[in-house]
Amino acid sequence: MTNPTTKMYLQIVRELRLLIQTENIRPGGKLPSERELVERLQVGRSTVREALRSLELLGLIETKRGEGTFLTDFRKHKLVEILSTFIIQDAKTMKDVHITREIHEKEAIRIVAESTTLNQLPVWSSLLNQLQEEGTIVREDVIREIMISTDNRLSLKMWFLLKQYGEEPYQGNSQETENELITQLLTAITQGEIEQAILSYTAWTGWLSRVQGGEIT
Amino acid sequence: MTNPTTKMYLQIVRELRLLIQTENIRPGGKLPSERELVERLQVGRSTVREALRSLELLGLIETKRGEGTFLTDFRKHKLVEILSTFIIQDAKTMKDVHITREIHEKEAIRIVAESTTLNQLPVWSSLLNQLQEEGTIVREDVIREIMISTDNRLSLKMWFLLKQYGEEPYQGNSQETENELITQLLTAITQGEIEQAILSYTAWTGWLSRVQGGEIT
DNA sequence: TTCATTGAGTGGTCAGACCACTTTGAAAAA
DNA sequence: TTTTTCAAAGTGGTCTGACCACTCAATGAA
Repeated sequence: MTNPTTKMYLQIVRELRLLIQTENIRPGGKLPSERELVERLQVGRSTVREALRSLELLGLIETKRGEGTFLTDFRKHKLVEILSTFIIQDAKTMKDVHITREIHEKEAIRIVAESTTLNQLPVWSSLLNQLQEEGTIVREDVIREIMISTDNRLSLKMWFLLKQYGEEPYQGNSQETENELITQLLTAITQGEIEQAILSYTAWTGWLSRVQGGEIT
Repeated sequence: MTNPTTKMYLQIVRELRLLIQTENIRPGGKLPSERELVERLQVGRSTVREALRSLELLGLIETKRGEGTFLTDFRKHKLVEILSTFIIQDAKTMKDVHITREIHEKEAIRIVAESTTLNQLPVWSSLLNQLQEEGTIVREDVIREIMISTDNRLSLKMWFLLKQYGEEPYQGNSQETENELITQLLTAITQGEIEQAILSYTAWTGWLSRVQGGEIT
């Protein structure tokens, strides 16, 4: 096998998908035994097992010692199909990182705005004051305060890493527009207006990414 | 191996996480070679490889023939670090894991319900049909379809890992109540009623987080 | 110094061997 | 006959050892 374009066990993952289709194996149905797959696919048993273990960790199949391997009780043909394609391509990651970071930010805003305890924290006024007095504020600082307030360290950590990766250069042009949107966001939070806060955030963020030329497909 | 509580390769996945943590292996860093792992963990090489293959399919590690095995660089979806640093399983952490998973789930629901393309996918009807015919459905299967539909692979991976990590038995409401809520959720999605979908979701699965440990600490 | 080569290290794959467990069917017992 | 017992076949779980293909760096020759 010189310069294997695709690793063997991935090949087998595909073969299995095909096999499931052509033989119309239903969710909960039984797959051929490992030894039979070895014969049919003409590969070693360990290779077959590597493919099966991956699928098992993904929750696509279940194995029962002494019985066999089964399709997880659900109609997954769709899942398998999607997985096979999502294993290959890898150019969309940037977009995913960006979107995922926004997921965490938006949810944090919702949580803060919704909680009467959190949306009354003095930090929001402080930020507004700072914006008034200094005429500028760093986006990251605002969001960080919001993320911290929710007290979810895991989400905070994820956000931090996502931000680090995204590492989009901050451009402080059109200061007035940005200040206006930040003010809207913070005000909405303190008044518990969840949807308004999200709208402001979206406008702010969307505006930012547009400025940064990050047009997303 | 009598009555293996957990399969060996899953054990190794855990060992690897520990190893990554204790040895502070950074994203992009190199893991011990397969043969070294065999010695250190006292298992067969094929078992080690089964664990590695599953992690590779998840995109957590990369292998390069002739070079070694590496933690996937974060510029390509590296939440390994997140999880490795989050091995600590104190109560707060588990709660964070739970909440964070819900963040991803809720946002996915929003995205799907909002998109006229996504909320018209035939899969929702299929799920409803299955629920009708079989009278039951697995929570995870429904959520997984939703997560996949959003086509955010990073979020999908995070969700998957969070799910594995949380690994909490779901003791839901009565079957009828649950079926009703699922139907509500799926119906709301197909009709593009975002807030209704979120409400159904919260009612369906959110009560658990409310019950365990009170609102936000 | 520069370049070519070789050998050690590493992942990829295969074959065969046991083990533990489940199912099944034939023999033994009733 | 019917019921019980249990041994064999089938299956996943794991280990061992053997090659192969590839990468890299040390070695040695030009």
